[in-house]
Amino acid sequence: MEYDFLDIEKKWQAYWAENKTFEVKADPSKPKYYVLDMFPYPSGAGLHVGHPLGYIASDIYSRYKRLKGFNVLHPMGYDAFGLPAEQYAIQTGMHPAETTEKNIRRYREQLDRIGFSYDWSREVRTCDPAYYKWTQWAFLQMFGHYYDKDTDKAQPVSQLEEIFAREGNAGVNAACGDVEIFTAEQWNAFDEKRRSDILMKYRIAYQGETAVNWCPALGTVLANDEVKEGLSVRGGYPVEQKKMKQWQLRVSAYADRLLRDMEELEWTDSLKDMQRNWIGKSQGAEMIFKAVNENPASGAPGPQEYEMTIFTTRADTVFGVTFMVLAPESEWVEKLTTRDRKEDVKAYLVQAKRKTERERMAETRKVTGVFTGSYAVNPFTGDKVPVWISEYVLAGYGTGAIMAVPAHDSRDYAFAKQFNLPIIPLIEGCDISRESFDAKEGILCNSGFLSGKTVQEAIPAAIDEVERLGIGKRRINYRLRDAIFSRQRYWGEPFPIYYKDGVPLPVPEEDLPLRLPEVDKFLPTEDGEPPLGRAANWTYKGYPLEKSTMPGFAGSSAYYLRYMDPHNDTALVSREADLYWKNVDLYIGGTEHATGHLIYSRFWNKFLYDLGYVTEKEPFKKLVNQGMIQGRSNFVYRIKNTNTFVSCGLKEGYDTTEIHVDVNIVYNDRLDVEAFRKWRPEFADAEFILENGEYICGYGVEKMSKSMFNVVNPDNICNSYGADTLRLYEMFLGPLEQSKPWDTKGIDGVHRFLKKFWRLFFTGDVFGVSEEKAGAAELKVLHKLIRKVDEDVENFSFNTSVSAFMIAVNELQELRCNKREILEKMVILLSPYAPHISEELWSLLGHRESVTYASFPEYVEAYTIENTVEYPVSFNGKMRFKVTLPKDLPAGEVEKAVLAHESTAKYLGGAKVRKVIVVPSKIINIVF
RNA sequence: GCUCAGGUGGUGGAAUAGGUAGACACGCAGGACUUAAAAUCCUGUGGGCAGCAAUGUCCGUACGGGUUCGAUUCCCGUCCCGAGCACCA
Repeated sequence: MEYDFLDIEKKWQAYWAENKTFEVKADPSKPKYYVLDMFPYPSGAGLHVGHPLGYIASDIYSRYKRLKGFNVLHPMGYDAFGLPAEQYAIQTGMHPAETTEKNIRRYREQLDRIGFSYDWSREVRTCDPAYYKWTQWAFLQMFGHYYDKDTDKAQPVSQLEEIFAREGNAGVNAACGDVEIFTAEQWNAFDEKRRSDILMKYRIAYQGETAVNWCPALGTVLANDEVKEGLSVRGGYPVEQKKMKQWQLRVSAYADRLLRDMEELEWTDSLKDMQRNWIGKSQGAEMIFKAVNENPASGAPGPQEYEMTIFTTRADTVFGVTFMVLAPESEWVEKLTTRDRKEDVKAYLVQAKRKTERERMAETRKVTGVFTGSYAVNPFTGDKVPVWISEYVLAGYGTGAIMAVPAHDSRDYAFAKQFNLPIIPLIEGCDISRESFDAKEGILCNSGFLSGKTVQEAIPAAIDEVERLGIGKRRINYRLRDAIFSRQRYWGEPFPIYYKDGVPLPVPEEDLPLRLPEVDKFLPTEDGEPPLGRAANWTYKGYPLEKSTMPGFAGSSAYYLRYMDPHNDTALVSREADLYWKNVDLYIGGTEHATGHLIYSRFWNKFLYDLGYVTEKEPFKKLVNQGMIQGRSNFVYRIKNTNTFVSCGLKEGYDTTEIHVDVNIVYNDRLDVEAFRKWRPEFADAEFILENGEYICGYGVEKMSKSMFNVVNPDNICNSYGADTLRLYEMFLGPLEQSKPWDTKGIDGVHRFLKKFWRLFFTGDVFGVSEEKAGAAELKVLHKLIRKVDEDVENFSFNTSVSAFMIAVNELQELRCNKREILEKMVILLSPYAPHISEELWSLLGHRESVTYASFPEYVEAYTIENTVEYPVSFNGKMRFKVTLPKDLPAGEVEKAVLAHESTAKYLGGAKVRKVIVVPSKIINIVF
């Protein structure tokens, strides 16, 4: 009987759906295991062969865990809010909900063909009101809480109000914006608007004015991780800096916990590094410099004295400060500009502001700046140093002002050289004639009381002195900024916030979800308001509602919790479900979320943890990043100004243009010339210069995309080879974590393997296995395989275990093995990888239940532990082979056993042994 | 510039608490079956040299050093590719 994969796969997919084979319930009698894929954004293009890579790996792991007796939660859903659907809506007028629905249906069809073991009864969609109710709910919780640094957790704002009313805010140690100190009496006298403004600076979800990434083409602000190289990640439009009032999440309050708790996670070092980098903890000191403006441009009477605060990690270098620098956006700019410098400063600010983020980057390291006219005083030396303004100082980090030490900071050095400012070396023997000496090492000189100390000693000593003088204190700064949470877009979660006399108020929980309203167009309104400004009656109890919507990461931040209890309409996740499923044991997805989703999700989880809604500190215990599958593009070479194409091997000597050709009309780099002529009208009368009667295409590795004509659709693979072959081949392609090009031509190998495996169960056309006991050779094949596959799956080394299956089947074929004892176990072992063929064979073997829950452990245990040690054996100093001996052999016995071993005897071939040496590192050297 | 990961046949890739490099697969070449094709099966396949041949022998894991009886694996330096961050004081 032929291996009819189309029939078999259809049959078993229907069987799984009918029997709800993969639906799970919390079951305290079994250990739980939660395997999660990063849910996809359902784009209009559908899935290509690269998308399912991670899903296949997680599916194999899920099925494998089921065999081992775990209760496996393996859900799937859609990250369905987002820009592409909305952009499409703007162009076509089609409602994003409609296109999204259509795309989801297409995704589901494609996913179903690959035979995944998802529990679809738990599907979530972020754009479903029943789902986003809980996104809005979480936002309201954040709105209703502040971060208390003393208890190091989120606390209710109501508690803060009580403290303010009782004792003012002087004793409150919270993560907050700039607030003035007030007493209880003052607080009690403030009006409602004033109180609201103050509380806003404490809330974890707060509204605040900051410089944001504004993307004019998309008409919205973007978070830092949504911008790459000054362009929007979605669409690639230019982004500029703009000051705007926006909703933000106080992620920075959690910076230290996000850093600390990473230690216990089983994530790759490189991913942890990326997060560490993004959080960017740096220890240093905040220090006050007195600055005097003799003749203020504002017209105020001079001299005006100010105290300027800066942040530095190099307090040891204060003796080398020769100037100060302010960010162009700094509040000190206005205060310190003198009358005679006014025009120059103004001109500089204007041109700095006009530049987009991209332009600023294009001019990397081009030094610009302007002098304010004022001077500051070096607190250690008493010297007067000029205060400058420059773009290289960022408003958003530290205090937006720095002390410049040109001798030991390369940016300050470049600036000093440009504007001829003095440079004072502070490290003994350092050469600063060409560049600064940035390393934190060496012995200090020219540094008063710090001279003679090493840098490592001097840093704390200098800070101690600063603290003693009362001009500063130790401080830790983070690079991690609060997340901008508003988007001026339509297709996202509406904020459950309305405004009463300008005071933002929460829509009460019982009125959630606050549904996205209908609008006539998806563009901003004529007066520049977000699209929700077009909605008729976008009000709550007569008061206007917030018009921006939440960003993409809002809906994806807690979806893993919702899968645990997806139909609960009284809680995001019930206590029982949370206690049973806890958190994600294995999370598989791409690295592109390292600094976005994976930070936000961890933050979101920690916040809910503080409030007692979840019991785990971290959402994702183990994380594996699958690599990208790239496209393998094919090229043809057209001789310039002709319609003649020359085969790749002969193209030297011709002046040719390289043209992408659809990979679907190329087989093993050979062009189907007839199909090519039909492909495009302009190629209808194409001529070819062939080599050996064939047209050979060139190839290259690129991103898989429509425009490169290198997209391979998994549906086509399923049609011609079957889902089991696709699954095996995707794993066989290479290590999971590695990026690699897709090349369909290798697929025959794994397909052949499945056919061989199938044939082991048949004699001619008749299915039949032998009930005879297996021999030693057959058992050895099986045991080797069990051990290898067990090891490989646990290490996510799926590619080598596919090889192991191939070797085993080749060996069994050679042994003409058709014993049930062997083959039945092979079926179980293979079922996570190739579930359809395994189900079919399992049922042919007479089983009535699905192979999904067959018992695997009893087969494994016996063979995974081996009580042996390998001894490398060398002859006359040259390593030859290893012999395997029992573990607990006494030292003297080892030599005897080695000499008695069949491999040794064979190698020596009767030669007389003169000496056997056992070297301490377990080498056995035989001299003859 | 900083951080991380990597460089092995024609191709994808095996093998690292240091131990016979190139498993497995693709491709290619030859053969069997077939009127023919598909499918299937068998043989060969890193390079050089010697040999009719079995085989022998030398060179080979980006490059140059080092440690070691022994290095693809460990250490130092150089080159190259990839990813992330990018004036973070």
